[in-house]
Amino acid sequence: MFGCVRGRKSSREKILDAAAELVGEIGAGRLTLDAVAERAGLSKGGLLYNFPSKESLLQAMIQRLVDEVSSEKEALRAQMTPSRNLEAKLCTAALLKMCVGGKMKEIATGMLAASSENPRLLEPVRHVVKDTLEKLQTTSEDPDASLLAWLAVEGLRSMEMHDISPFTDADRERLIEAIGRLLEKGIAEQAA
Amino acid sequence: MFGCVRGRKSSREKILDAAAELVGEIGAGRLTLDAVAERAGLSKGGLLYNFPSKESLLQAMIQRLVDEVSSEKEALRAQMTPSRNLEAKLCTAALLKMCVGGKMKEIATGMLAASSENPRLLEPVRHVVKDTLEKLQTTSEDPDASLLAWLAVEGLRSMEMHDISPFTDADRERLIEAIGRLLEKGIAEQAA
DNA sequence: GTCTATATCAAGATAGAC
DNA sequence: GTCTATCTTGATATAGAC
Repeated sequence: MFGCVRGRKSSREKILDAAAELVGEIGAGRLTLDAVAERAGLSKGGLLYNFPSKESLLQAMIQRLVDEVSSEKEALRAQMTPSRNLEAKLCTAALLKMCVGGKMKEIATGMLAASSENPRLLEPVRHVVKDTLEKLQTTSEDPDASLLAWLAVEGLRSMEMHDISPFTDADRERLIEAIGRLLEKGIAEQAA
Repeated sequence: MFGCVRGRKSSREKILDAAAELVGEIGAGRLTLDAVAERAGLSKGGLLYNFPSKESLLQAMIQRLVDEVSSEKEALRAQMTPSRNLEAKLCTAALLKMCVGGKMKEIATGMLAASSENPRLLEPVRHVVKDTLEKLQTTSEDPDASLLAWLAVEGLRSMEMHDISPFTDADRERLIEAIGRLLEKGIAEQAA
């Protein structure tokens, strides 16, 4: 948003990157300020200048996660022509784009770190999820299909986040195609 | 399985129950042996007699989670008549039964605790997930619908587990119905 | 804005009594 | 099989120099 000028990352961003990486590598519960500081290339004192407590760091990780998904969604909205179940297409496409790129594991792990330390830190996520559900239910031409599509992508995201996803790239492509069909065509009325 | 005679719970079971409850209440990262011991009604020494390390406790939590879902699935299989996309129906029904009863949050949190402490402890879950995907892909009449249904339930489970689920009981009932239709009828061929 | 040094505390694990 | 007491480590956070 701001510090993105020519690859020069601010300390804050370097710290957030380091923390996200570490959660994926060593587990949410082992995320220590020492490890984050070392990975980010500064001292613990320097880290604590940027984030006065571990909780504030976790809070920032969650906020960044929420913001990145949201801005990905809005970027897609700008490109997208009005279409059936638009909101569900935006949600699923935004999340899938990050899942397939492999970026999701790195970003979503902020949820694990925050949840591990203090479940209340997930409040911003809870809020987004609630809003998403309401939007899907009120604006979709086919709310059931939209809900299924969104939940399926959340299922995938959850597996990627915990690093238990058995899906190959081909599986993912096929899944994306199936979700597209579901949102475009809906659930069949006639028996198969 | 064994100690289930007339409500007389073994220490092991009381400890596992206590740990599962605590993760939901205070967060995976705050799960301490002291807290578990107190909740289970014994001393830390007594706890460490039953589980010689914290890791062995977490391992047992994961194994219990895997076993409970698996035996729920097999119980359903015994009742079910052969039908379209059977394996997907069993998976989704087993998981949904636990989600709707509210038991899921209590049980699945073992995943959070294990993942938090040591992501490798999720290996049994990884194995089950891989097996499930293979079974769905090879035995389903409609693999795409089966995969979508399974992932959707996993998405719901994930939200329940992190306590960020915005769904009402009515929402869940409707979702169950939609999943049933998807597995029975498939994705539509014609446009809506 | 970043560093070092240190205070403080919580948590896992051990030893041995009962 | 369960208890109490204790050891030891590792992690957050503070204080103050540069």
